[in-house]
Amino acid sequence: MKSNKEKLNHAFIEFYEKLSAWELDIVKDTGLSLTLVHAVEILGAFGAMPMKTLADKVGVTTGTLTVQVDKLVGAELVERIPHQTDRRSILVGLSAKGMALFTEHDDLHLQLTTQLTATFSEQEITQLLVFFNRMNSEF
Amino acid sequence: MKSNKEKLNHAFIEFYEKLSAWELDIVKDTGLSLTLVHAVEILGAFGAMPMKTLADKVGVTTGTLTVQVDKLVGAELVERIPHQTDRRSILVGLSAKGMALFTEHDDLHLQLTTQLTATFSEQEITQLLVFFNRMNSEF
DNA sequence: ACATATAGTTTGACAATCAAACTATATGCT
DNA sequence: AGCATATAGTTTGATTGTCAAACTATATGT
Repeated sequence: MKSNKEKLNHAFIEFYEKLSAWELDIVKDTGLSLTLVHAVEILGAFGAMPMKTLADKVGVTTGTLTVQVDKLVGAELVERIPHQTDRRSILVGLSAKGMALFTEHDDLHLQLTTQLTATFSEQEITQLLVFFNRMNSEF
Repeated sequence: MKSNKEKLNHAFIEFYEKLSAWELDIVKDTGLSLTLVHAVEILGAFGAMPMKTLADKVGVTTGTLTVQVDKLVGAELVERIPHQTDRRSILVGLSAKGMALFTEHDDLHLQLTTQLTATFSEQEITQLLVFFNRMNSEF
């Protein structure tokens, strides 16, 4: 007999798998690659950050990211901003156009969230939010 | 002021981003590509399935998957099993070795789940499991 | 039985990725 | 201060992943 923690583990994995598949579908419609949309999503969620930090979050080397950010700059979705104190470093941040794309994407996420929690009461949503915040802080 | 549902939406995204980054780290250690580990994970979670179904879940075309499954077969992680009634179709399933890799990977997931829910009581884990099952069924 | 649809493979072109070499700047040590 | 070492980002060359389209084989519908 599986423990509830094991069941929860598999529920996490199922949730993650389904979210990944959903994200892939969405990304296909944009015409951009998964990496590019992922970068926009991260920059929208966390704000401007150095190349190295973004590369770690996206999961590629800085060499790869340089090429990808070149494309995003070409598409006018992000901007390279010189770091104020460290002249080696460059901050990558969303442009107005990039922010618009992020907002649009974020809205799709909200629609999904609405769908997933359609049967949840206000109180249950609040409870779930507390749970998620606790888990996210343990990562 | 953001509603709790909007906050929950961003908590989902944060959770997803962190899980993705964790998965990338794990995958790097295996020497296999993300797609390959992803395929093993899906086959372990859902059991053997046709190429087309697996391709959709992984998020690649069947052409790409053919090449990747060739590699997995070469590494003796999966097997191609003829479909019993449809002779066009081929089921892809984990071999004993592939199942062992999946179990190992699944155990790492369980360790992460344990970490994330370290501060949760038994009752809270049960409650969270109920929430996740409800969400997963709404996908 | 014939047209059409579907499952999977193969092929050729293209895009993404990495490791390593390189430039520029920062940091630490003596 | 000066020199060695570390770090941030870019560039390059080779490799791998990916797709679209053509192809084979089998199934389905009329």
